[in-house]
Amino acid sequence: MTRRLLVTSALPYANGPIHLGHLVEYIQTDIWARFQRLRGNRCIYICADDTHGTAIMIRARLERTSELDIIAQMAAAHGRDFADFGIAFDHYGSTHSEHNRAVCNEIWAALKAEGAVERRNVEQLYDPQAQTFLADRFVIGECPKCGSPNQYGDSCDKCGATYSPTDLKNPKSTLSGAVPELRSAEHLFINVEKQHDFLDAWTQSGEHLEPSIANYLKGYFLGQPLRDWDISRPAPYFGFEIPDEPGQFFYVWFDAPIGYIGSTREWCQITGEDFDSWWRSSETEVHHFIGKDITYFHTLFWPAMLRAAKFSLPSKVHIHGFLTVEGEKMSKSKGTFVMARTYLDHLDPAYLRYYYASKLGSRPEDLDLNLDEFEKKVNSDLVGKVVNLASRTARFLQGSSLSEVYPNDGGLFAEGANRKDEIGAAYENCDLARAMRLVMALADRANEYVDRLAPWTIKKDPTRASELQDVCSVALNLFRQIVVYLTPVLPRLAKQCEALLSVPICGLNEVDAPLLGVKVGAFEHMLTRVDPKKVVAMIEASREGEGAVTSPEANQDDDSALKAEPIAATCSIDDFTKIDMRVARIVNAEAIPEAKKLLKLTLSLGGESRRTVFAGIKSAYEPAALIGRLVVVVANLAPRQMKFGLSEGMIVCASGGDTDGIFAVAPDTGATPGMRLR
RNA sequence: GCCGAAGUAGCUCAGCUGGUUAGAGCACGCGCUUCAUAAGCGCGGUGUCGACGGUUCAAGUCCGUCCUUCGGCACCA
Repeated sequence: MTRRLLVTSALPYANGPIHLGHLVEYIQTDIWARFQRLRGNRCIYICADDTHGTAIMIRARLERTSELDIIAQMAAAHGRDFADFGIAFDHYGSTHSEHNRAVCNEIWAALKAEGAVERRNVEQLYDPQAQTFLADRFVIGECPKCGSPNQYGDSCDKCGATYSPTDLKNPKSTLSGAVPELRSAEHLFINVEKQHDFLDAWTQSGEHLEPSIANYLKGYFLGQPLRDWDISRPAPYFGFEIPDEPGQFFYVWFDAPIGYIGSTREWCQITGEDFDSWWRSSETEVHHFIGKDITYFHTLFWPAMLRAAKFSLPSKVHIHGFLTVEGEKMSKSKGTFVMARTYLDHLDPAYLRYYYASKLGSRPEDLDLNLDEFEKKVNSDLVGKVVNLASRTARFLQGSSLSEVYPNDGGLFAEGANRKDEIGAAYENCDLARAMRLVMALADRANEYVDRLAPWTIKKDPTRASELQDVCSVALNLFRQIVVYLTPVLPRLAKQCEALLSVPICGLNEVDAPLLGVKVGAFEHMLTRVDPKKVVAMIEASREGEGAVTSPEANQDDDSALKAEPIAATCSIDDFTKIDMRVARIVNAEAIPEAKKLLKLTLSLGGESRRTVFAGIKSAYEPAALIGRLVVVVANLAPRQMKFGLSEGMIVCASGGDTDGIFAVAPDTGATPGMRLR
């Protein structure tokens, strides 16, 4: 029975290029979708760019261009990257499309019709100059508790107080520097609590989610009343205006998942497919692939929206973990934050497809890209085992053909065919690592066979020509059987195998019967070994800062930190002098065992002056390594009672953008404790 | 501290509903081979299966407690 499947990956945000972390998901999904097609199921793979929201607006403003220009550029870049990695979408749309708008409106209408929409006034700061409401991050001012200047609208960096942006003293817009006005704006909310019972049942049924995910939801969200979801943003906002709500726009997280449906609808229009049979039919399974960070959008809000509008609920939400490189979060300074394009400039995408496949299990665990293992695994599995099978036997039959009758191979081919269900089940369950292990075991056996029969010896005796043909026919059939199994992972290798034996690979069932009598073409290299030099070059090309400055280009720093956090509103010299920053020496540093992020520092400002400061830098520094170091402290910051004691100041650190890390600011050699920064 | 997951050979991991001497790949050592992209084949060792208790004729495999690591939350960024 053929199944109908609609498969999606999360929509990448149109604010940046695709990187290796994104690719875990797209490669995983692509392999799964290709497997389904190989197996004979009807499977479409739908995705789109996620284009709306404040970040795109801000970026357009910074670059003095339009949102449409930005999303058009990013769509093109994303498309090239995906295509070059062999990600075969059936359709790649955009959330900024009329199809998507139509579906948003439809779902909105359904939510309204069932009384799920509520409206409440939310007081929010408004920038009269930029004529926009300001998200928390775009307002700075003095902390209402401790008076620290230049604090964001949600919480105080210095004293840790949390508040609403309207509580800030002397607030300023980071967009224009203007003094924001408090304006009351109506926001629209979706009452998700009304669907609590439904969500309980859906998430806990055991059919759609991994048990650990179901557990997490149960313990974390479903154990209490679900809060209303604020899905509107007042104009100006880059997005869709809400029907009958002038000046109100759908929040980006409302229309983003709807992009799955909008993109499908667009595809239907292009292909003439019937939309309802994909999104409103019990005959079609919907499978979402997402990262664990967006779990609750896809397992709470999303099912609630779908149910209301009577769309199909996901059959399964497949959740994967994050990518680490060399055991750590990707880091720009270490060169492990690798863009898809940078990878492609140096290495073959087949390597990464196979490597990810060999590491991906069905559980939402993080996946580590270990570069040494990457090289070893690809070389030994793909080149040494798989491709080598063809490489070591094909030329003996070049220009000739495979045996007309399949020779006795001791049951090897039949054994390989028998693995079909097991390998298929591993693919189906997204246990790609298991599938790869099973296939490699077949390659091992095939190589043993070649070794045992030693065709190179047979070749020396002209009277044994048919024996030579038989042995190589077996080897090439075993090779092809393995390639069929690997087709979802390595589509190009499948094509090369087709070229060698001039017979297409049409389906998984090709593993059942060997090819007989077909011509054997000239063997051509199918995959080069991973060149470790190129791996190093890729890392070097991805590295930022710190590295040796050898060319003018090396001074060209990435601007992501600046984009993520625009420069704050202008302040006067008087504003600046209000902040008294001093050089201090860390005379003691200790980790607080119970705290995950905090270190307790004792600072000397010279003489007997000592301060205790709690700093959220545990993740970045070993206490022992800090002792003796000079740092900069905000010395006149109001003391703040924290969970673990009174903090009398704050260490100045740099952080930002999507580069992880916290970096304490240190004065140049010669500075001594007590000196003021000016 | 709370919630979740995991702790099995140097590394990455597999071990389903408990049952013979605990496995694979990579790495390492020795030997063989030389057809093949310095590829391949054979042989080899180590593991107190995180710790301690318990259930059982029998436990990596079930139960309890504890320890450690990693996520998430919190203290915070």
